[in-house]
Amino acid sequence: MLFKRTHMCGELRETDIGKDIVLNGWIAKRRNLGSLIFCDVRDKTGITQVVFNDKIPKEIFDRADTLRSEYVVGVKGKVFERESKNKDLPTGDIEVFAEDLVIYSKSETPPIYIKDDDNADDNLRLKYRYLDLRKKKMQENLIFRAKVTNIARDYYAGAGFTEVETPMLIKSTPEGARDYLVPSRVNPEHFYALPQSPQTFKQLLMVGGTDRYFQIVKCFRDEDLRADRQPEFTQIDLEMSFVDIDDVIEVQEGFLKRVMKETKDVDIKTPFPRVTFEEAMERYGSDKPDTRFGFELQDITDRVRNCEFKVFTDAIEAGGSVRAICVNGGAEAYTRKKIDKLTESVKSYGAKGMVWMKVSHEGVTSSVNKFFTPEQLADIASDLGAESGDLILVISDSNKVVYDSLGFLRRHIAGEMGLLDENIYNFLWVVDFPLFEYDEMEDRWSARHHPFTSPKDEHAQLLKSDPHACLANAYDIVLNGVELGGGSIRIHDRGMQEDMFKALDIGEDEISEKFGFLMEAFQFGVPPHGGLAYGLDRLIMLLTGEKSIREIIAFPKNQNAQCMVSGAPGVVNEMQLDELHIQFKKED
RNA sequence: GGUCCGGUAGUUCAGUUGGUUAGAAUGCCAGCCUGUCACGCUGGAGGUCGACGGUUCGAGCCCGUUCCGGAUCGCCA
Repeated sequence: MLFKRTHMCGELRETDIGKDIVLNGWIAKRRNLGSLIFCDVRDKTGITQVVFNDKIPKEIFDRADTLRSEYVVGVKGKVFERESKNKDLPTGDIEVFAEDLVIYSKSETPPIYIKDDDNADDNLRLKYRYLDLRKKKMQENLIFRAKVTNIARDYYAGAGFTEVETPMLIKSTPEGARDYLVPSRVNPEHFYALPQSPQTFKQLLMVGGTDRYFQIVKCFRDEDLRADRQPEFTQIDLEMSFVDIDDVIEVQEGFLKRVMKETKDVDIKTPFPRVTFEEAMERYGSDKPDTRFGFELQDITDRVRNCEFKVFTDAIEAGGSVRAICVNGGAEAYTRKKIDKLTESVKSYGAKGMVWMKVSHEGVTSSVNKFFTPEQLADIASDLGAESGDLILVISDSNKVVYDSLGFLRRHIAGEMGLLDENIYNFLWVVDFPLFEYDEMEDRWSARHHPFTSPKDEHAQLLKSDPHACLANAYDIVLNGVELGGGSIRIHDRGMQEDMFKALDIGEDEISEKFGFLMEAFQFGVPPHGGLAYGLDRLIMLLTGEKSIREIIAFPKNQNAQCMVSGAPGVVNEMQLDELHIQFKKED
């Protein structure tokens, strides 16, 4: 028997007093006072207090007496004003006196508490995700996410974009992240890959005259997980024809402005600042700078070039640099013990050590006092603009290690000092990325963005002569130190695309095998085009203030890429494997 | 693959120098209770201390191995 509901549990207000209503929902809490029972009935909109007393038939009261947490019920009753109101509850002015009760289904005692501040073990939450999702915050997160995707659809459709679905079973490509592979039954020993992104297909849509495409699309990367990385994740993916960088950026700024206004009621200023990659690295030690606070990197290589401290001079001679950040007011907060901890933490970025200096009215004390005269230390402090009470941290190594270490330190320390204001939204664009980067593991050059990214116009000639010096027509959108998305103006010339593959040392056979379809399409009239993809999960994570994207994905994977609800991945039977022509090597 | 943190009641945790029967809160069960909203009161049940091995008269605690979870580096065009 279904009691057809008339209201949601979070809806009833003083204006509903006197109405006969029906609620459906879960028992969030029961308070049994003997011949008076209070139950909080919950659905995704909130909770309403329902009262059972001895004025209703005994049979119904007795049924109410059996109610336990998470039973699913229907309640018929009348809305009354409360004698003593509950100010903590939106429905706190009223309560429902029950007249009839149906128990749709009972529940075992739940293994996790259904309340926002329950800090249950992550694995338990993921295993019983359907219980976890009953939490107010989780429902709000899902609703928030849907709101953003609705805005995206509305905004991009309004801007002339056509939503097009691209295939999920595609060809594995050699560049980039590891692919998830899917064996083909009808084509023995052949595999599909799940898309890391719809990159090539959206470019074909441009060749196909779609002009402006967008899609909210699942993407797959078989790499290790992080708090902000899942093996399957969602992109807002888009591509535009006949555009330059400014055109693409302008459309995105309009979108983000609207998202911030409609979801957070925050007015953000456009256009966003643009920072070159080089400047981002030199000032912030990161290609996704957080500009909510200072502590910018400063180069002191020249100041210490001829000093007595061999660690510095060795690094400089090896082609590296010596750089520092000045932590304003950090001298007191950072004790020797805390500094040791910082030193330890930069070692994971390859730094072999860290030099510190504390500035006071008496002068500069440091971990390298015996290598520098007090005057030399004072000069360094003065170069850095340090004042009494400041802490200076210095790293000397290859530029990469110096940037990574100091980039980490400035954001880590800002976090410890409480300088990461969640109410500030600093959007910015990072532009002028190098087109290539050197992969030391594989000892070869690879595309920093992807091999379809075009070089800046003024570097187009370099692609043949000195490709690795090229800067790219690429751009990343960054919010508070998090990369929300990135894109580029693509190559639309077949010859240039061939040069690109050549620079990446991809042979002609491989080009035609892996990218033949794209190269062929490039023979038939390609519009200049470019686009961008947002990491939707990260965007939602930032706007909801969550620490992990698992909090804003309904059914996320754990750190071992397992679905704790269903148990995926699982073993399959031999018949399935036979059909797919897969044999496992027997280990002896 | 590396580093770090964690694993004790359904849940969240405490557990001293290695020493009697492993505790608290909450949840759960039963009884009482007509204005609760973290209801209250009384009573009760609930433990392979992740697993295995070792040291010891004696291990939740020490050692080794291993499993599991999380954070992170590598990796993530």
